[in-house]
Amino acid sequence: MDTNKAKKLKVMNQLVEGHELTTQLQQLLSQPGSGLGPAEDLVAKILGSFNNSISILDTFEPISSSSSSLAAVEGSQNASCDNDGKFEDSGDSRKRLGPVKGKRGCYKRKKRSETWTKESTILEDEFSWRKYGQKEILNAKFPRSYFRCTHKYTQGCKATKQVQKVELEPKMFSITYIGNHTCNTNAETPKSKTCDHHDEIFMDSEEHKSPSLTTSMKEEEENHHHHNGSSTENDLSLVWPDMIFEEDYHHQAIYVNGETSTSINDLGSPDHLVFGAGGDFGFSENEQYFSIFSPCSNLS
DNA sequence: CAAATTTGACCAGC
DNA sequence: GCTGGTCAAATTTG
Repeated sequence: MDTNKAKKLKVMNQLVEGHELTTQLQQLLSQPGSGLGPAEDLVAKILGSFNNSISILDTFEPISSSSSSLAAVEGSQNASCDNDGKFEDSGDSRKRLGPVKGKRGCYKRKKRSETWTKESTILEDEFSWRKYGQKEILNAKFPRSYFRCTHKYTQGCKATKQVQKVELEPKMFSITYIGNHTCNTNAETPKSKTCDHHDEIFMDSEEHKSPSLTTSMKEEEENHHHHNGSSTENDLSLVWPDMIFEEDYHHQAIYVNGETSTSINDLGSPDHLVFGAGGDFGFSENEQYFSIFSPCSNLS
């Protein structure tokens, strides 16, 4: 297996990028005329770069002897669905308070697909997704949102992704892609890039895909109820498209095919992170992502 | 009115 | 039993 080599390469790339970005930041800060916007942007990139490095290293050398079984779990793809999931009303069934009509029967929990995770401030990609769930994660401050390909039923595309804010860097999102797209997205996106980018790294800045936003870019109102006295969020929410598009896909490295992104959570210092205190997090996408921003209070 | 999102219930793995 | 992932009814949005 040459995955170790590949991971080394990724780490090297990340570190080199971090170095370059830091140099840029240094130059920016030395110039009195420049505002702090670009500098903050660079800081986000740098942090993302280092986070990615750490993530890669985390998979490169399993720290504890834990989880040697994670990769080998082939199969189990078809969970036992034998009983047709028909727990109709034959007394047993599960409690089903309320008017849940249809059988909710068995479903397959995908166990091992190709997964890769990136951290980015960009939530969009060239695919269209539909949100199908959101969960609060145990040690995470922010809920995780679950997306499936819009063409899941029309074209049988099984790709999903999970999006969660990075605790350490609230500008960033940890985006885990699960499975490859089998759908034909050419009809919707000018960019005819199929999803073959697993296990590769997007360090090439000429990649510059402008993610075709299927978003409606609606402005948020509820976003403002977090105001900590400063109204900088408004400014940034006006600015975010620029931020988004200027952020090319530099810092997107990724580790592949491991378990899901637990390592990122492990990095977290569980302190309170001030929400929008620095004026970050101003960009809010459409509302499928929007609810990610709100730190969740466990109300179970 | 169709498509997308929200949200709580359901389900499987550990 | 807990937790994360998925389903699907209800609701919202375009």
